[in-house]
Amino acid sequence: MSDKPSPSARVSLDDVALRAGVSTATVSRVLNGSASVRPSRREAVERACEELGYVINRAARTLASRRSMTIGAVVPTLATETFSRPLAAFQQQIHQSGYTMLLASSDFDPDTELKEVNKLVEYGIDALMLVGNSHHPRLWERITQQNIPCIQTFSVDARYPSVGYDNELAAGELTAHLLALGHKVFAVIVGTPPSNDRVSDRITGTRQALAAAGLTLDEANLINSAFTMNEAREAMFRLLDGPNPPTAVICGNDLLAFGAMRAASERYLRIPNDISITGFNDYEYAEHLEHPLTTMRVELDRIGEVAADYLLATLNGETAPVQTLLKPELIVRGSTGSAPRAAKG
Amino acid sequence: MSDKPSPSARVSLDDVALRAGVSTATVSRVLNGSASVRPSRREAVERACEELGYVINRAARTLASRRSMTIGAVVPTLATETFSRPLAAFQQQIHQSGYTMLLASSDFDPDTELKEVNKLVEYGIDALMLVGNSHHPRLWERITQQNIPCIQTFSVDARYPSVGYDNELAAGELTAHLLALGHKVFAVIVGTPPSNDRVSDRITGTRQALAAAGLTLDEANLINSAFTMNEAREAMFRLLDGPNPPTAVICGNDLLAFGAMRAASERYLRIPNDISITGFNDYEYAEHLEHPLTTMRVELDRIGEVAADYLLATLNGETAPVQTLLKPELIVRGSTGSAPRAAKG
DNA sequence: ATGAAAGCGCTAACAC
DNA sequence: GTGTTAGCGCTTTCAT
Repeated sequence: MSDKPSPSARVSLDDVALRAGVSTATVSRVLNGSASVRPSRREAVERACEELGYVINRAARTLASRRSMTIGAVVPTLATETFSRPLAAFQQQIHQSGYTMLLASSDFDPDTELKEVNKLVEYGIDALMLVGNSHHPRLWERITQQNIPCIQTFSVDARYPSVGYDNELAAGELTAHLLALGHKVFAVIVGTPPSNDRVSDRITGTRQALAAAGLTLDEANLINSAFTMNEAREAMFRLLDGPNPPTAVICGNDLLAFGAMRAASERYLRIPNDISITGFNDYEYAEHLEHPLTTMRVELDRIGEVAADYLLATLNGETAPVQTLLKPELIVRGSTGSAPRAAKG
Repeated sequence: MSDKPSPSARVSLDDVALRAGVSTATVSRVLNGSASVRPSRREAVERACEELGYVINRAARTLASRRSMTIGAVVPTLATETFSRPLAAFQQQIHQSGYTMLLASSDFDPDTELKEVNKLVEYGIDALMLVGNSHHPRLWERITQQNIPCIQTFSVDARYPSVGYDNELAAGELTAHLLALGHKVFAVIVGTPPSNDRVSDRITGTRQALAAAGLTLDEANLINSAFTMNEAREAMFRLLDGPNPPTAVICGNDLLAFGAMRAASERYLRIPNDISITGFNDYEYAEHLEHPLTTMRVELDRIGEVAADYLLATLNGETAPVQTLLKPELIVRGSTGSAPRAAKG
């Protein structure tokens, strides 16, 4: 009754076994809910655990069982809704199956990503979630060698399990929308390094659509280092002051679009009369902005869910769809309109 | 030269030792950079690791060394900037010291939080970050019993290490600002359950400021279940249609404030002429909203940094400030103004 | 500076 | 149904 767990000696499974008057194997069985254990003994074990304040040692369990019950996830950064939202969904899902998440971020750098993945592998992750399909050449090598179920998110990739959408196509659709409105001078504001396959696919998509219309994207009108809203805003100022001011601006996400719109407004440009601006993702606030944003709606949560489901199924030896192609939806709102007729003054 | 790591047998430290012609102890020393090992042997070990494609088994290391090199973090949810941003900073910081983050979320539920913490303890986390100061009664018991360095964030708490700000004070300041503008009828829109100490402290702060001015917060004007922008928007509609329509609305964060403003605008209420609205956190977009938001600026990243620094220092046996009180700053913008003179029509 | 060997705390055969 | 026992792969005295 009065024996509080002593703060010094960490109680182990042996202690529990001793106290319950059973073998360690029986304790282990009770802990794992496996095999049938006589109810009286089961209770004795449970009581002993309770009284001793027993905490299982997962490192030992992992070592002995060769399963860690952890799943790794590596995202470029946590500091944007784009990744934190699917991650939240992912985590919730794996949790329901008893897994814990080991999280790392790559900061958009393939070398860092590889290092982080290696570390996660050292920790014995049972499965892994990645973002994008462009990684360090040795990354997949390591994963397959270790035989770890893994899924890529945000981009589709015929070579590996993946859930995402066709970025090229999505950008093409967005561009076509703008083209149909008569725009001729485009600009792109995105926020990530060249290693980012999603961004480069989108740029490709835009370029192709443009080319099909006999247009090109002026190199000076491609800004690829805007991460925050304010950076997008400043990028927009530069575009407006540049050699070839656009009438249509395609932004990497809704936050960047918001920044771009602000800059336009501050220059007394009317949206969409003077300039059209598009976003990506359809964040919750997109429709509520001063100029409701035309954007591509992406099921961010769904990405995390599907990724988790795939991994969980694979871990259970079940089969799951290896490729899931999500279809973003073009949402046309007030931030885009017909290209201005007059030549710029 | 040609012996690719065989995909079957996982190579262990013994294999490396064998190949390098040294003992396992020496390999371990090289791996840990500890003790002095003769350069020639060190090289031999490194080469063997490389050739064999050796990956250390952290479960084994953790078991033997009693340190996991992981740090746990439990946040209410990942799906909001409020927590994902400090978490990003936290993670980056602990990473630089070689730690990996084990992440769990409580979904604002103390029971869930306790369960998650227990699980993290099972995994052998070396330290722990928590949000808030109101937990399951047995939570701190477990942590102290296991002797795990731990810090609470967002709220300050004299009993335990913590980094945060005085929510009561902050809310009081915000309320005072509104009071000074002549407002008499207040409303509060927040998004979390009663177990959330930050929210309840803020409500208390507002109530006290109100009381000091001889006013009270109408129960009908306290909405505490708005999480998303749209929920805040709907909450606002209800307030406006309620028995006691407010002229001043205090929101739990900038996103909720955004939603509230939208609802007001949709009802053709002028901001701030007819109604004043405040946020919290000063998200990047707050100043760029159609009605620039009056809010409290909180150093979200700083919270994560300080928490990490404290834990890291403690882990190193150094001393670090146990209490860090951050001071939010009132940022007055266009979303607040003098209370309307006329009685409502 | 290096090796031998004893664990760390658990699981999983295998016997009974 | 239950106990015995041999590891899992590493770190860490303790000798040398």
